[in-house]
Amino acid sequence: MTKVDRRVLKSREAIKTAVLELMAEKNFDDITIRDISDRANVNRGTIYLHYMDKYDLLDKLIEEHISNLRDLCHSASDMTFQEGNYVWFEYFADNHLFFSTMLNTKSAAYFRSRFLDLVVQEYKVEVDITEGKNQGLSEEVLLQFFGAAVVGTVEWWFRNGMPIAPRVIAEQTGILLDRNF
Amino acid sequence: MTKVDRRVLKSREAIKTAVLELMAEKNFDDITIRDISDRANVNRGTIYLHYMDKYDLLDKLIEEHISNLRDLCHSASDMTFQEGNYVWFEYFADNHLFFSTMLNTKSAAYFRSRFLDLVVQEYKVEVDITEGKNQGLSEEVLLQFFGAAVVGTVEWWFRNGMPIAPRVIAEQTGILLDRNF
DNA sequence: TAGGATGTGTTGAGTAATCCACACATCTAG
DNA sequence: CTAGATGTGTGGATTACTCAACACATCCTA
Repeated sequence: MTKVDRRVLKSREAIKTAVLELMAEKNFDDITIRDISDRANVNRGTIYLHYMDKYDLLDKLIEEHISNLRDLCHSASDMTFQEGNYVWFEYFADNHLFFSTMLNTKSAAYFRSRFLDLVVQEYKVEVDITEGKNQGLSEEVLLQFFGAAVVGTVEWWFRNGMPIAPRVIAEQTGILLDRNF
Repeated sequence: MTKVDRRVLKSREAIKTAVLELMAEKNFDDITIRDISDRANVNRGTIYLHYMDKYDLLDKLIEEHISNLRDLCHSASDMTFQEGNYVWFEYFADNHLFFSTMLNTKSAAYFRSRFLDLVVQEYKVEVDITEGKNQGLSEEVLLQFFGAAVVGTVEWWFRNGMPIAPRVIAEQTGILLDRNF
């Protein structure tokens, strides 16, 4: 991990936060590059030093979090769903601005599907339809079923302002998953 | 007013906020330049681009606010004490990090006297001992008396976490001043 | 008392960000 | 339709910041 100049970290952070704040206020398509640079208190040109355009910016933002979640998944591969979920929900809470924006605004349906893909993909390693309680079921159905369940639960959680502690919701969804996989 | 590069504004802002946060945590003498640069997320050398040392930094910080208060005073010279006080207490509230730090920490007695000087100096224009209710009184005593009163009230206000709205405390101290000057 | 750790203030080279300007696109109102 | 306003993406010159290194001071402790 080669060191990154603190100036680029600060610029990127300011830009990403700005875009999230703006997305909470209006539709993504209505956000201009100048809006973002103003909010981030950064020169307009600086945005182009890091991103092609605002769509590239949104992509990179989403991809970064998806990637982090995947890493968390793999570093927690030996845990139960309960324990693993706890790590995820902690991450959700730490980045609530991103997730609540992404799961609340209608324009961010793209993120929802990227997120669902990740969940299904990661659960695929865990599921076993050759024996046990899921013998005879379709793997695809099983994954889509519980993938949608988890994503929907996370959505609900953010839509309602994270009404219960990360640890608690992680535990409860973990119980449901451990019971079924 | 020549335009200042947005980078210097951001650096100065980060440095000033950092020093105030640190002063709320420990004695000024125990704060190192490295503490400040770490907290401000700025290179250590950057601090020396703007300030001679940490004492110069504190001086400039104080001087800036004293100067702003003086400007507010003069732009409100045609108001009653009530109205003028409101402008001041609004400024206090907007910069509560600075004032509550400066008036709470014991190491900042210097600011208190700079502040008192300003108040006395500005009230000097308003007071009239040649006629009216204050005829025969010593101007110096009068100024020190009500200067200390106002500074002490502001201190109390911050020490107790700004328990009443700026508008209200401004009004009440304004009544007391209008009644006496 | 010697030496390791930590802080200070300064230097120089390199780089990211700034600012301003440009050409061009889109949109809206008169 | 045209003119003005607003947004986009790019360019070049300049500047502020970064990073690593230095010599020196102070402090603590073994």
